[in-house]
Amino acid sequence: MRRASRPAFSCSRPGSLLMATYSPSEIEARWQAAWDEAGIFRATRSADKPKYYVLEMFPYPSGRIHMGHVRNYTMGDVIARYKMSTGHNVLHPMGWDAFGMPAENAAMAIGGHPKTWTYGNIADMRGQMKPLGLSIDWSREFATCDPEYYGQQQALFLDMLEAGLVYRKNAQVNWDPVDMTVLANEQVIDGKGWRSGADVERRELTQWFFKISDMAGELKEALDGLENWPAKVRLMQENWIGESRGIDIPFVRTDGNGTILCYSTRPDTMRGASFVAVSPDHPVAKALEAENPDLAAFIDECRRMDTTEAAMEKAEKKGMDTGLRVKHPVYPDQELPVWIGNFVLMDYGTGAVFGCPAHDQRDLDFARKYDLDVRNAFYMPGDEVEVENDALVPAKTEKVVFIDHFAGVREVTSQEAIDATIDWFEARDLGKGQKKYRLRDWGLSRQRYWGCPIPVVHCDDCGVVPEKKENLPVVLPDDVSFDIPGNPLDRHPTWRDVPCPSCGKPAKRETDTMDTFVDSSWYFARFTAPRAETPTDLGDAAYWMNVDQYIGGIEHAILHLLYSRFFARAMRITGHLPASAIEPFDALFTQGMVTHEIYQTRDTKGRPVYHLPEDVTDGKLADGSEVEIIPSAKMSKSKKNVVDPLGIIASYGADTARWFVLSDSPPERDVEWTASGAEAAYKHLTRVHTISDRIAEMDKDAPGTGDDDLLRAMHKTIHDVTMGVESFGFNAAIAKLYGFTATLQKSKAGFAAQRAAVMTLAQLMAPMTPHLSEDIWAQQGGVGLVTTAPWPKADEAMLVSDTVTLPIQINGKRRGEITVPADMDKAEVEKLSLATDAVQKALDGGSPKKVIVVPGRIVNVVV
RNA sequence: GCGGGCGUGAUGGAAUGGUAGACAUAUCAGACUUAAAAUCUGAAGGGGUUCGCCCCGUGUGGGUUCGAGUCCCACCGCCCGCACCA
Repeated sequence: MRRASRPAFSCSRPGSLLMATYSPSEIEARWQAAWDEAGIFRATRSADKPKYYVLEMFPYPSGRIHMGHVRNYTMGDVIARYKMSTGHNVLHPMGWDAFGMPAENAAMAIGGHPKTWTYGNIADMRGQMKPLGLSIDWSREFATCDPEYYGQQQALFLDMLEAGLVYRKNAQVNWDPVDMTVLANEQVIDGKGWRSGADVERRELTQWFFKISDMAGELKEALDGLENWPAKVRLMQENWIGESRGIDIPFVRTDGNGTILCYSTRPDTMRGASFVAVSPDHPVAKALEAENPDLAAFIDECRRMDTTEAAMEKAEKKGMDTGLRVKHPVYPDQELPVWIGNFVLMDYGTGAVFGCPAHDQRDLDFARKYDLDVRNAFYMPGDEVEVENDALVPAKTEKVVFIDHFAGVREVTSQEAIDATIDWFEARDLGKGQKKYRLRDWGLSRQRYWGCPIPVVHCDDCGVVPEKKENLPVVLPDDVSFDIPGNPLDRHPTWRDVPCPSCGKPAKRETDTMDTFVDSSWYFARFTAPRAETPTDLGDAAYWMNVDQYIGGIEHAILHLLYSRFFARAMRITGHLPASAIEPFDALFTQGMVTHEIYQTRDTKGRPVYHLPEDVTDGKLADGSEVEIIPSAKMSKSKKNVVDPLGIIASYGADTARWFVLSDSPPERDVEWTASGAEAAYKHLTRVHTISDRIAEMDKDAPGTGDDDLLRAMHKTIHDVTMGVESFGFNAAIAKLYGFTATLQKSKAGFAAQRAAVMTLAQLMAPMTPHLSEDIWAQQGGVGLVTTAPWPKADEAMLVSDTVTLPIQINGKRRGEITVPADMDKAEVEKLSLATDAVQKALDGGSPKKVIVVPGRIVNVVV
């Protein structure tokens, strides 16, 4: 990255607070030291001011900050600093999401210990973040791998265990064969592990689960109250929770062995039911497996086919007739065959469905394959044809014509028919309306070392015994090796073998650790009292919670945010959070990424070769070869399009980096990093600095012209920038600041007005460029620190001018303008407008059909 | 398949239903300079022009409205989420 040249002149004045050149490295270090000394970012409870908790999603300590961090934390910092200057008691903490596989992978690849690697990275990243000048209360910093943190997490786990929010079960789990651990459903993406990308296998293991599914309904309902969350995120969570309303209907077996309970969201199609299909894991299937070798072979085939999620999605629909028959619940003289279907999921609904081929494509394909009946339950109005190879599945809001419907409906929408059918079944006690959810319980066991140990002991006599709280934290052992695949805790006898907390006999610790998403599901609450001897301090939590503004990437829209919402509820139940905090994040903002072009050449075999941005000048490499430019994409090491914040800060300063990542693009969208954009940001800051120097040297008494214009522009800018910051319109606020800077630069106003203008400019810029703003504030003799100075207030009287220029439209097209006193009444404006040349020309002697006058806005003449 | 979002100059993007293209980049011209850089001043959607202005223009086609980038309908394109969910 080329360094922008500095202005050549340099006039140092004796006694001046500033050098004439803008020197960010000097300014930034100085003001950061001043903030530290004043301790202004240290948060303490106070009854005098309203509290404001602003939080950015804490980083994983990979070892290096990237531009995405800079953008994320700068946005939070703008909010935090703005709130501080508007009289709020601000909490703005930072920590480290420090457990996880990369530390183990590093230990395997380069040797050493995950702990050394992680804490080393944290130290490095803290050192890289501090120069950004963020208004963070570093006294609250913690890492999730600190025993003080994960010990409290273990205490929380034990409380949740006692409250029945955690349980152990034998379950089919998603097994990642590369990371050699299980994954939550949420961590399986397109059948592949979210981290390793490996095809996920099915395995049966005994695992710990959080009972999140019990709260599915509430987690869904409460989304409506999250008005300050992006609609998109609420919708994604709603889809993920996946509520459906249907009915459980028992089908009576003809062999007298009870019923098979089927779940359906379309009981209105009951007339077309032609078979029942159960999951290969259904108790009915399992019972038959023992006595019927053919079925056993088929079930076995289903299980083997189930090895990968990816294969499952593409797998052919297969089934086998069990020979069992059930009675149709509405038409008891009809009997339906019971099949085992490989497509029926045991863990959704009841693990059994009735098939209605006419109105479900999958059922139809299945019926055609195995020659089962296809009967319509309804037709489209005026189109009474039987289904052939395309199932008739109209929207539930469309009207259809039912055939001999047992509940008596005829031409109604499917939804109306569903409601009527459920009523009909319930009235006869033949079935029960149900809401079901797609959301499953959250499996938290991981067969890894570098995570929070699950604090239980397995005893032959007592079973699963919770560790005693006074024995917490259960600390990870340091003497482990990673030369053999699998979990080192499993083969660590001195750590693993402990006496049973209950009976004292030799027992074994649980060697699984917790999913790292557990760590990040309550850290926001811990920040309110990071050194407390319990997971939280209720007084502190009640004061600081909720997070008023949470900021992070859209990639956490489901996992992290849903788990956190669950944890807040669990922490309320276990007494660690007040009821008011069950929705922990009042407002959520999802910011876009920082992207960059990719520079590519090709090797002799035509394969792409990528080049670092700093190696490319004017589209060429140092050796003069042309570089192909591929449009902007997420910065990634493999594409070599990463711009390192450290280099930018070294060349231009933190203020420039902060200013740039906020300008140009709306914060929720991606912003493209460009070298020219960064230079523009730097130039702007230099310009502001130069203006302040110039004003500092002005003759204090010389009269100027246009004071009023400058002050009006100033108040307009205060108004616009305040609106921009309040509404996350940082890019728009920055545009206004550019405009005002240009106005100030050209102004011929007197000293007092110019000084007021530049000090206001410094204040308005302070959330984005705090260091430069402090320097200007000091140079102009501002009281105290700009960071703690009260936010400027726009004078309403200065926002309205005496005269306004109104555009005149003729038939909606702009044809002229008119300047009138701002308070002129409508009739007078109309009269003057009609007298203009443009209107006279258009009227051509006639009279207008209509004249619309919008005061202060526009005049439209219809001819 | 289901659900959601987005289409504006060369580029990133502005526009509570009221002057489309703010601001920035890239570009061009001028000032300063021996020169370049930096800095400053200015131009710039497309087309036409008798230099007064005029016509066209926010993916495409319709609609509502005095007035639509903005609201409604349909289509096209791109992006994102979910998906054997009964």
